[in-house]
Amino acid sequence: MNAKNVRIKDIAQLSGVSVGTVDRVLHNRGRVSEEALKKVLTVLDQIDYKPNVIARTLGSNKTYTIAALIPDPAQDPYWASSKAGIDQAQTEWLRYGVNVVPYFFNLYEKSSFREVAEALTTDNPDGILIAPIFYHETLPYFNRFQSLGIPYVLFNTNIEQVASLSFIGQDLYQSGKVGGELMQLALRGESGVLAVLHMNEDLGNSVHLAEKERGFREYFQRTNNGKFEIRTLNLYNPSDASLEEHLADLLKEPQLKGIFVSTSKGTFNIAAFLERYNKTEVKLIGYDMLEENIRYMKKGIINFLINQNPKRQAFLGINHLVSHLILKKTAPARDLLPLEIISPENINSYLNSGSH
Amino acid sequence: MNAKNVRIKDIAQLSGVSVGTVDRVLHNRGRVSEEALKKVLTVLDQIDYKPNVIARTLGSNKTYTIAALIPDPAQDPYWASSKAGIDQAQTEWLRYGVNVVPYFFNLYEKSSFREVAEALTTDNPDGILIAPIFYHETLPYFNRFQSLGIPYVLFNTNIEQVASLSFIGQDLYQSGKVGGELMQLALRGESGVLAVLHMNEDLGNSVHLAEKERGFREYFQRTNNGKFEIRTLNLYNPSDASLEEHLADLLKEPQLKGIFVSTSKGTFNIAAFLERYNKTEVKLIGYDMLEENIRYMKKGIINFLINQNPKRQAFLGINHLVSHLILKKTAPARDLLPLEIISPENINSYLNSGSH
DNA sequence: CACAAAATTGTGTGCGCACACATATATATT
DNA sequence: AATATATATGTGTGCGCACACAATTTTGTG
Repeated sequence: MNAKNVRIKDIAQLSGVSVGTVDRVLHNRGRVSEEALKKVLTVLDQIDYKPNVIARTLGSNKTYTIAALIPDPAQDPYWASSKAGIDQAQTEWLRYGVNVVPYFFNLYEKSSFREVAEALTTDNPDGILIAPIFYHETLPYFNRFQSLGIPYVLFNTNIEQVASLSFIGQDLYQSGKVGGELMQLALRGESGVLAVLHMNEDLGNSVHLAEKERGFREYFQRTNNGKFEIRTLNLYNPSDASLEEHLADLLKEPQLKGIFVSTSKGTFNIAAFLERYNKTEVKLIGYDMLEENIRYMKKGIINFLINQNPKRQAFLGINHLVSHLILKKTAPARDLLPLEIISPENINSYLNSGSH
Repeated sequence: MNAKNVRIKDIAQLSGVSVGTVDRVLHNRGRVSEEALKKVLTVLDQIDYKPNVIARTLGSNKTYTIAALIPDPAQDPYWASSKAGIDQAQTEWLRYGVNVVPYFFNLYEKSSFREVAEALTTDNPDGILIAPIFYHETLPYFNRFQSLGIPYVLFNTNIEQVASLSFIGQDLYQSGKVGGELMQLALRGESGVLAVLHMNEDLGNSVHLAEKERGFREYFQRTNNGKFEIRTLNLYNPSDASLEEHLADLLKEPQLKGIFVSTSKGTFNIAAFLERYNKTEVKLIGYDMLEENIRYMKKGIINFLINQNPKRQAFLGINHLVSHLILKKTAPARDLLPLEIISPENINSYLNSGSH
């Protein structure tokens, strides 16, 4: 009941070697005979040794630097949320000698990404959290990180078959299905035309948004065989003048009943648009609890939001790196966060909950 | 940037006394001359001393015992979830010398509560987590805890104007409104008769369930002026034979379109009932991701669940106590968790997310 | 003034760990 | 066989703090 935690000393005693040997085994420092190794390992196998982090950080007196590579938070409130998660992790881990250094790149310029990634690499951090939104530009760095022996964690966007420590994000396909479900609910049995809208900077990234669309369409295919016509609209540059044109075009459709927007920034842009054109009866489902989205939801223009929890994603990413570095724990290969449904009635409960 | 922190040793040197004296001043342990006190205080005044929490917890090597007082988890899967949160906290904090001791009382017997609470008090823990579901029986103990100087945290059920360290739970009124919103969505514009169903052991506790009902009714009153007739059904004893009778009565109503159940245990009980009577077209909205509820949701019998996150509530409760005891941090007076909406499409994402 | 008692102050130890270094044992070289 | 060398193992120290206890100074008493 009142079991004290196992100490290195205890393991040493149980396996009949000295603490130094146990230490070497625990840290894979080599210089241990087969025999001693086996003895220690069998003991470790039987008991669940959890190092005392307190003592470890105090004893080693080491400080870790974790680099976080994300788009400039000033350019997009979504990434500002991510930044908030990074800051939270920084405060949390500061006392354990962990320093989190953010690196921002321009969301619209791949060259900026390369520059910043270069700077990050030369700074030689102990761990890296990265949002790999530029697929082709990011790939070579993974190899560099790996050959430098720096563990890295992906978040927001997954890139399969990369030797990352772990990925933190959501199941995009399922996310689209939730979008479909919510749309169905919001429509209350009506039928007509639906639109899936992608508003995105990088074409490479659109592969991921397509996953959401696939889920969305799948939901209707499975449940509503053909009662809806679903159209896709790609708007790559939010500052483009043709954007207005395209959207106005869409609104001309009298049977348009709902719009599913695959990005958070796109969501409030469309909301603003619907408000301007007085088309607020069109159901709008989008992503994330950005300030603007919250406002439009409270106004009744956005019907549902799916929360991707960018803050939490970044926070957990740093956490995984820290546990890897300090606790030597293996992070789960993929940590898929729940698809949180935000509605007008529960949004305040999300805003007010501090520990979230 | 990398400025070394001031240590007790440094303060001692600066004020020309020994570390022991500084230590005594810092902890108000007395046994310090006026003169020495003044010297140390002036130095402390000039310097911003932040004790190294790491070293403190390691050095004091104190062990804390936290008592958790909850209903017997064997009697209700809801409380089994709470127990899981307590266990999780125990594992998390064990290595820091925190021991969490659970105390279970019989959900159906107030005398059992008193007995167990008595036993807990005599064990004199350093902190207490308590689910105060028996209002009148719990009150006197708060005074005892306070006079004994033991900090206590409430969860699940709030009791205002009590000197608890903090409360962890949800806004019940708002929770009912979310229930109303979900019901409205599930009904897709239909109208008819709705039922609010309370299945509960203790009458005192029903005050809190009434809050949910108030929210539920308020939602319909505000949005649907009179399109629905809402009936209330109180079923106090789940093992009662009249239960079956009452429910069968309810199902006789041909216009019955939906049931909102205010408790998690009640939810799967009603689901089983609807299944048995082949009334699965009646919309069912209830609480919590208990195994049984998950099953009925996947079968399509439960339409929505509102997640009260009992596991997380208990876990956070212990956490608050620990931060108070070890880190000397002040916990928020009330930590209201988000009202999570669980639907058939997002339930798996909740089940699979490990870090939740 | 001598001594005891009380008040004050300083020193030492351990918390659990990492890491440097000293010691001991096995293997290779001449 | 005697040394040199590599390998294996054990011991000691410090991280910053809390706390017990020893050493010192002050005060009280006959």
